[in-house]
Amino acid sequence: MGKVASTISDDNHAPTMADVANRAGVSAMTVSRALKEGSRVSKATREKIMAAVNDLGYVLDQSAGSLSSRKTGFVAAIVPSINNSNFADTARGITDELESTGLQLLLGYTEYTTEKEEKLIEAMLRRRPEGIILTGGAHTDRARRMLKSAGIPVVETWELPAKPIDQVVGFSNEEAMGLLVKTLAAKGYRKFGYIGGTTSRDTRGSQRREGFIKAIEELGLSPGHLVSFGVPPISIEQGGQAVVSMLERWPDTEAVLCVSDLSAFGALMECQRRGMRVPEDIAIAGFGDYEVAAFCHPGITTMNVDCYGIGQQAARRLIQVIRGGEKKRGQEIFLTAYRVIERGST
Amino acid sequence: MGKVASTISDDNHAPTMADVANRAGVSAMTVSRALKEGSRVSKATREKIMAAVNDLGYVLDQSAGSLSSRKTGFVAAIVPSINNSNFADTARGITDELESTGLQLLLGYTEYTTEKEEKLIEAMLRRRPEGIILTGGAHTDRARRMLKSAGIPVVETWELPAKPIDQVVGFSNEEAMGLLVKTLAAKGYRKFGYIGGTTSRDTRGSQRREGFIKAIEELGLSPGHLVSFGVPPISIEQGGQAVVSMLERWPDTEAVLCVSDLSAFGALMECQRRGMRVPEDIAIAGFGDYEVAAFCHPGITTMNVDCYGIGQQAARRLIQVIRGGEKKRGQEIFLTAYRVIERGST
DNA sequence: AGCTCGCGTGATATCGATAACATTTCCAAG
DNA sequence: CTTGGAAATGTTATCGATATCACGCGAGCT
Repeated sequence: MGKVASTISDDNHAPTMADVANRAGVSAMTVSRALKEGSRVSKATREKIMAAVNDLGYVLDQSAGSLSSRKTGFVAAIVPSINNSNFADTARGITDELESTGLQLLLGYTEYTTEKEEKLIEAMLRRRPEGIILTGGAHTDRARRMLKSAGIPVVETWELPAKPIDQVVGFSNEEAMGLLVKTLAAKGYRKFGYIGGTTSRDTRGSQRREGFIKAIEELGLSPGHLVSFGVPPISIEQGGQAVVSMLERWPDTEAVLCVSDLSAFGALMECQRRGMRVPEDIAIAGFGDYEVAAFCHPGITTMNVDCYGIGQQAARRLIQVIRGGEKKRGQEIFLTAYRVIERGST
Repeated sequence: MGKVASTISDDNHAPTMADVANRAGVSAMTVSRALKEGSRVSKATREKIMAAVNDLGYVLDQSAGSLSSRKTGFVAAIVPSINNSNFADTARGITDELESTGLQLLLGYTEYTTEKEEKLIEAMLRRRPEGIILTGGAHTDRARRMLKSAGIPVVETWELPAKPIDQVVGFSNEEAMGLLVKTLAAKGYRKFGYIGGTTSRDTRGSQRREGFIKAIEELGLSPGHLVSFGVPPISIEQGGQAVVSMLERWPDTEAVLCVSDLSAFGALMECQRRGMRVPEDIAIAGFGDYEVAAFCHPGITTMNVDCYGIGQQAARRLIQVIRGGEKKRGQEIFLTAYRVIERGST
């Protein structure tokens, strides 16, 4: 370098607020105020500052800001999988709801294991989110402890956990599946089968299976046939394989309920490929009301769940606590809607 | 509070590194080292520290750390939609690749508009990511300027932009669609139709359409019929509507290519609903090789794209620059594979 | 005129960690 | 017993913003 050069800069480090302040001839504090909504800065000053910001291509550094303001502007959300359109909808609901608040989403996926969830929770907490949204109520002990001592609002979604951590936005997967069984029973079906993943990992899947078993019991029917197939998430392909194994073992099955629409779709396609008529030879129902279930032929009877709404509500709850500064109101539970969608497959 | 109490704490603020240091009887710096991989701390000290960490339920605060180390540990990625399983796969590829490096993903979706993308880029840059992954090559001028002055590596994906910003991981959508046309032409089809969204927003869609038009020209066939339908992303339902409008206007169409498998699936289902035989009466092909295309009946001929690999490669490129400290090597382009998957629908 | 009040702005301390340098400890070779 | 040098640990100065308090100034009131 030579010369005296301008007071600062000249080196190529990204501009800071001080650089902007310098150029605009004000203090850094005033720049900070000018860049924040609703702070009182005179029009003239604000314009000078904005000009400087543009000239330098300055972008606010939130990591620095959140250190002193003790607000990171992050919200964490953890879902089992982002490849599942139900959870993608929930994530979208969260993001959309957060958008107007200036909060930013940190998204992670567990691949349906609580171990991965625990790691994710820790990674997220390192970023000091102001709230966190989880899927389901199954967590490791350490995860529960970390969440407790983090001192931030927690929302569990998609289920009704037996031991909620804080708030809950979800529905009873058991009841929902039960309702589906009863709807089909009312149409005359008597011999039921259920297709799901090997249990335990996907707690929602297990709950649906429980609901299936209980409903059949309540109806006084002979126990339903259960086929477990593979590790969650159960794909389209596995749905097809499962229905085959179901029909080999119990050829008299009249109606097959599946843990999700993807497996139901796989089952439907496989049956058609084998020349079976749906629903005449066998009825098929799914869960989740994925787009594919509505437009395949025949359409798949399914349980519509308000995925997007779960995300919205969960985010809204967090925002209330975060921004509204409300006291924690203990374990509040918000139930979301579900309803049976009857289509041609039953 | 009464009593003298322990030196510090007693108030309910979350514990800091200093609290841990205090409890373990060491300095904060030593705690910092103990919590970082590969730093030399004696076994005894480390154990004392870990005990203190556990007792207090301490979780490292990365926002504070990144301020002083000038490394945030963030990587940003922006995709058009997380509800599209192709992009969800890419996001998964990125996350998986980042996992071992300790980098964390900041994910956003543009809903296929460059305006939203611009806003997202700004929001992400406020977090000072160490690198950023974009979808496609269409960006607003301001977005380009922000990216330039951010001084971080940028990877554009899923396309081959005419004016790359930095690195590229993608393929030519034009060529890929051309290949699909030629494959079908080789099977004897002559009268082609194309179903896509109203152009401009989805640049990959536009490129595929261009590829379609050019390929037909090269083959010396009469110009293909084009149906534009709705705003991207084109859903299953719109695919069905589009094929109807296509067949009303040009009943002699022999093969319909769709901008994605979702619209192809919608078209297929709609044709079946109307009693048309696929592929005898009309052939249908898609793009993207979604799971549904493989398992519907008949299977949909499509273009397989290495979605997951795009994400992996993009992340890998960033990591090389970020961690390896490699110099920027200018506009390097990495081509990803694609291949035609022939199935029963053609 | 004297006083209060509110607005716009600046000065300073601080958020919680880490970089960089300083210091101490420890062990082995001479 | 030294002494050199690596390993372990401590000290201090920052990173870039914002909270907080202080200040100057003009308007409105008595």
